[in-house]
Parts: sequence; C-alpha cells; structure tokens
Amino acid sequence: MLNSIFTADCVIFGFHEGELKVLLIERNEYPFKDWWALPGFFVEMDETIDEAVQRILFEHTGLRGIYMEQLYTFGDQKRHPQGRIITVAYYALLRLDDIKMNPSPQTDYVKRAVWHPLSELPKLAFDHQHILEKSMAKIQRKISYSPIAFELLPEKFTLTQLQQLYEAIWGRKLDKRNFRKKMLNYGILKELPEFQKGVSYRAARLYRLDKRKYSKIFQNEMNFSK
Amino acid sequence: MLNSIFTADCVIFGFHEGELKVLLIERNEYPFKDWWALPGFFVEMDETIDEAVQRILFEHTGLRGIYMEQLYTFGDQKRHPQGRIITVAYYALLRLDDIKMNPSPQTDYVKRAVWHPLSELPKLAFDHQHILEKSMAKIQRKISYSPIAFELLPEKFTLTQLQQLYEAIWGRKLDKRNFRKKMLNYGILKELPEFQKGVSYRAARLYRLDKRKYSKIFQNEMNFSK
DNA sequence: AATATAGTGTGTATTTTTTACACTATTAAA
DNA sequence: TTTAATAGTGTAAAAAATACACACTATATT
Repeated sequence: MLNSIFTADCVIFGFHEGELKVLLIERNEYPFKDWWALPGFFVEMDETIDEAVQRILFEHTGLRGIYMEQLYTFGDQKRHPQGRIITVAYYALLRLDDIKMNPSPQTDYVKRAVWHPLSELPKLAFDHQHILEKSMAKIQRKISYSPIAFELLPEKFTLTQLQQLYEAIWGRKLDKRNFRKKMLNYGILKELPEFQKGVSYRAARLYRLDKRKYSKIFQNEMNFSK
Repeated sequence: MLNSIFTADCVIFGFHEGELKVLLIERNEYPFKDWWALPGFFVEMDETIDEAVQRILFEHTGLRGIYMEQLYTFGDQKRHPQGRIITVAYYALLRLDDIKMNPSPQTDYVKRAVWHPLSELPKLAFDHQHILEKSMAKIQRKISYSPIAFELLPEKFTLTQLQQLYEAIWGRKLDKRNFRKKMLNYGILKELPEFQKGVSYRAARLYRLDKRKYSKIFQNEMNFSK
C-alpha cells in the first residue's frame, strides 16, 4: 500500500498580442532551484484537488474563478528526484490583459513568475515539458468542439482576435472569410454596437459571447477543422 | 502537505453478443462489503500507476497487454468513508469471447466478478457510478476520432459487429449503407477471404484491421458522426 | 422439394458542409 | 493627399453527409 505525497501542477495559458503564452515560475528551492517550472504546490489535507488548484491559481495570479480542467496524473517513481511524488496536472485558461502581465506570486518557493510565449520556452524542471505538451494537445482538441477559446479572450473581442487565437493554438493559418462565415453561423456571437479603439487603421467591430446560445452549443458540439 | 494513500480503479469494457458490458466485482471487504464496485486496488510503492492498472487487469481477467487509458483522478475528501483516498480511474477495452465470460479474480477482497450489460447496472459502491459515466462519455467521444473500437472486437469481425459496437457505444442506430460506405472508405479494413461460421443465415464476410494504414489514421483522425 | 427465416449486401439522388480564392472599405498617421 | 494597415465581404466548386428499399443467400423446417 502506497502512502505518498501528492501535488498539483498547473499549465496556465494566456493570450496576448496574438500569441499564446504560458505562466512559468523560477524556482527558489531545491530540487531544480533556479530552473523554470510550472506553478504547483502540495495539496493540503482539507481541500479537494480542484480547490488546491484554485488556490495555486490565486497565489500566482491574484485571480479567482479561473477556468480550469484536470489533465492527467503523473505518478512514475522516477519523475521526482526525492522519490515518488504524484502530481495531478491541470490546465487553466486566463483572460490576459496588460495589468496581469506582471504577476507577483505570493509564495516563497517562487523567485518570480513570467509569461513565456510558446515559441520561446526555456528548459523546464521535472517532467514539466511533457505536461505542457500534453496540455497543448488537449486544448488543441478541445477548442474544436467546445467554446473554451472565449476563456482566453476579453469580454469584448474582434473576429480577428478570435481567429488569431485559433491560429495560435493550432499553429496554422486559417482562411479569414471561411472562419468568419462558420463562426458567425454558430450564432453564439453577439454583434456589439461598438468598435475597437486606439488603432491607427480601420477599427474592427467588437463581439461578445452570447451565453444563452453558448450552453446549447455545449450539447451540440462545435466542429472546426479548417 | 498531504500524505495520503491512493488507489487505481478501472472500468473494464467488453463487447459480447451485440452488447457493451462492464466487469464489476462484488466486494468481500468493508466498506461497502457485498456491494458491486469497479475493480481496483492500492497502488504499490514500486510500480507506476500504469503498471498497477495492468496488474489489476491481470488479477481480474488473467490477461496481459490490455488496452487502457487514464481517465481522471478523484480526490474529494468525502468520496471514501475512511477518509481521503485518492483514486486514479482508468478505462480498459477488452476482446471478450466466451472463454473470458466467467472470470475468476485472484484477490481476496473480491467475492466474484461478473460482466454486467450497461443497461442493467446495479447500484455501485463509492463514487463508482460517476466514474463509470465519465468513462462512457470518454469512449463515446474517443471512438469518433480514433480506432479504439477495434480493441473491443475479435481479430476477425464482420461489418455488422463493428456497426453494432458503434451503436452500443453511442446508444443509437446507424444507417447500414452509410456506415459501410464510410468505414470502408477509410481504407483501414482488410477484406478477408473468409466468412462467418455456424450461423443459420447467409454468412457475413470477415474483415480485420489493416495495421499499416491504422497508424496513418491515428494522425489524420477519423470522424464519425452518423 | 418447397418454403420460411434471418441477416447480408448494395446505389443513387439530395442536401449540407467545406474549400479556394481577391478585392474594396475604412481609419489614422505621415 | 497619400500611404499604411487592417476590416470586411460572396460565390462557385468539390466533398461529405444524409435519406432511403429491396434482392440475395444460407440454413432450417415442413
């Protein structure tokens, strides 16, 4: 019978300036001191795993109620140099704006937390590279049948932002006209009487998610392939 | 920091006589003595979680190398009357034939193991009902983009068997002509020069999975909706 | 030998979805 | 007024999904 300690690690995704980013922390403790790693912590005795992850998210971003989902549990004996430590990995999706770009985590084991573009990731501690790849695969799939994309966008967004997000997650370009046609056909977007501000070119119309229709879509499933 | 014990539970699916079945055990130990439950056990110190599940599968079915995949980790404090016990749930898919219909599990905590049709499930111990529902949802999705169906069929099978399997998993009828057209179009089935035996009506042709093309499909994804 | 039974195997027309593709409109800044 | 940068729009062709019904075959029964 195994009596073991276990932790929760979280891949926190954000979308900013057309790029998908991941929040990494620089460790201030052994093992892997000074390495980059996913935010994570031990799960306390009196909390569910979900609660632990919400706590981790709050400690690292100052935000509550972030969208998150369990990904996978890693339990190899070799994944941690101090012996078997089971980790339940989650991913979280976050509305990122300029204010949240410089998080100051509230825990001692962290030197600092920095948003890293997916294209420029450092080497990660433990098996965190693997966890990150697995969560990418998960959201790549999930974005094509459920509206999780909107968790990464601000309340009001343009169709171009939405398209850039799909392109960032899938790592390939989409056709603008086909994308808009299909997305608008779902009928889950509400056209707002507002436009982008502060741009030096034609301002794009803003949309927001129509939450009444959103829930129907969760049953039917979206299907985006190209 | 939580020092806890953890277990692995496994939803074992089989397909027999056109019906999807789940292997349940009758518990011989408290808590939930005499209740039906999913096969499961404590994970030992020297094995990975995957190895533990393979061991559970072997102890309950006598078979090795069964297809399995991790599903979800449940860790609520309330899910187990003896306090917090984390369980990592897996599902497994099994080629069921008449020989395997009467398994005799090799462990003391089990009185007996019986295949139950999905339509006639008893009340289950712990949160096992919930785990079972979640694994059904998972294979319902997964069968539409990956060839896991073939893990449930014998080496050689008829198109009708394959269709019945999809129908059992999705819980709805499919059109025979459209199903065959689409399935054969994938090009992953190899037509054999053999036919069903021992039936009192026209014998159906046998097929088997073409494993060379199978791997390609794993990249491209299948897409079965109706 | 004829018939009943039970499941096998097959094609086409219609609708829907996906795809490919390029120019004009708008705004702010230079 | 021109330039730069992005917004916004439609159509035709191809591919995929759907709806739909009957003749064929092997065995068992009389």
